[in-house]
Amino acid sequence: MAIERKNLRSQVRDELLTRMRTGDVQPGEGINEVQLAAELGVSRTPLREALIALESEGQIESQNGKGFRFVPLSKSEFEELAPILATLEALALRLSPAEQLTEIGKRLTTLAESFRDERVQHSLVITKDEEWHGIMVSACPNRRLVAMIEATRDAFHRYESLLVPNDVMVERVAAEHAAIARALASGDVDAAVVALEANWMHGMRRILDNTTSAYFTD
Amino acid sequence: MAIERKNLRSQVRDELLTRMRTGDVQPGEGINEVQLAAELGVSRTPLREALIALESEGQIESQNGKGFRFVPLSKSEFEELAPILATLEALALRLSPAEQLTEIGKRLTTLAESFRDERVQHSLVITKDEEWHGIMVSACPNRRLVAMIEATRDAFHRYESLLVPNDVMVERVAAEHAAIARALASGDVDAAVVALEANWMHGMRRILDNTTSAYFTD
DNA sequence: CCAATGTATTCTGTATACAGTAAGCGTAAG
DNA sequence: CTTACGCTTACTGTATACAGAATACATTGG
Repeated sequence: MAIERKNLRSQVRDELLTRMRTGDVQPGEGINEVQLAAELGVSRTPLREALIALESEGQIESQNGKGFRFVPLSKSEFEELAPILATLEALALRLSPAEQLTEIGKRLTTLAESFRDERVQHSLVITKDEEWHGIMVSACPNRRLVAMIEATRDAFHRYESLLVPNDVMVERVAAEHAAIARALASGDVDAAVVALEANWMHGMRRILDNTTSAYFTD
Repeated sequence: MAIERKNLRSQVRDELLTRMRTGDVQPGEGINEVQLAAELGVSRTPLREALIALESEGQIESQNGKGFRFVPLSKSEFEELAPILATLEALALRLSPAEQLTEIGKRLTTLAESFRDERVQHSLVITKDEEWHGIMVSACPNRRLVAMIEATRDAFHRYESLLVPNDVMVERVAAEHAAIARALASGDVDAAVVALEANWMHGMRRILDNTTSAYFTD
């Protein structure tokens, strides 16, 4: 196997993303660069580069003289992400060749079933979910679109992993995915799009309704 | 008036964007950091930070040991951007309060007319166009969506400004915008969305057909 | 006692220094 | 003559150093 060659800034970026997801960092928390750099065992340079990358992905924000801070979880932003994702993924399906979609639908069906069976721990649910959606849009030839979807999904997952208890999420993900996969497998893209949109919105709504908003700022 | 306080990295970012638009840099050209930094009169640090930001916006790409390069203009990528923008802006309109849209429609109508009259030079067309679209989506409460639209439009405009002769673009922009504005003013969002999508796609298509692909890599 | 201004400290933003890797070139071996 | 290996050069990736701004605190005047 080829040995992975990654620069520090991308490793730092990944680490920060997982910390945001596992709740190791307080939403809205200010970032002390020297302290965090020391904690990560790197210098400020790759840390700052990672922060800047995350900033233009919308995961972190900065004010001029005051440095960076993890964006506070806001109910409204979470609500904003769902329709964007639904729309983008719907577009991705529409742009995908129909014959590949039915093929993909079959693969996704089996994969969705495996979700329920496995006892997966917290972090893995997200990983699995990303894998699933990655496959779903893999037939879309619009690479730019796929990249945008992934970045947006990252942001969404931050909320999901912080707000949703593990078992609930497993169940939700499995159910949603099965419906979408079935539609795709049967060649009905329109139905898949409808299921997709409904599920993003319902999922988001249900999460919000069941959440005591301890995390939220608004 | 409040004095603007900007850090170097954002100024560098802006400068690089305009250079990409005016064609001062060769598409696909590799970036020599020390040389470019000296040319801009800054150190490598803010330059690299700007490059990293632009990279996660998709305007620049990098390979691990080889540094950054301006993304080559690719016909396929230009084709990819149009449907994304059409879809996102359509969503923005759909999410906007109807009553504000008719109001905006009126403002846009007059603004669109002023396009044809004024003899504007190259760079200003893009500026005007951005202003116009900015107003169009200004009623959309989904801030995240608006930010995504702006970043994507930046990428699109790079192609437009490099490929389209000034006078042609003025005419195209004016005509397109008038149609959309009329639909909005009359309260017909669906019609506006249709016009919007048609115009993005037609515009892109017409530009591609009329372009001797000297710039393109594919 | 409160407010306002001066001062110290901390942290960001930027510059510079250092190390390691990749590409180019020449030379030697087949 | 061609190819492969080693060397040199140049540039990236990372670390450190420095300067200036922001904040907290103290001190002084009302």
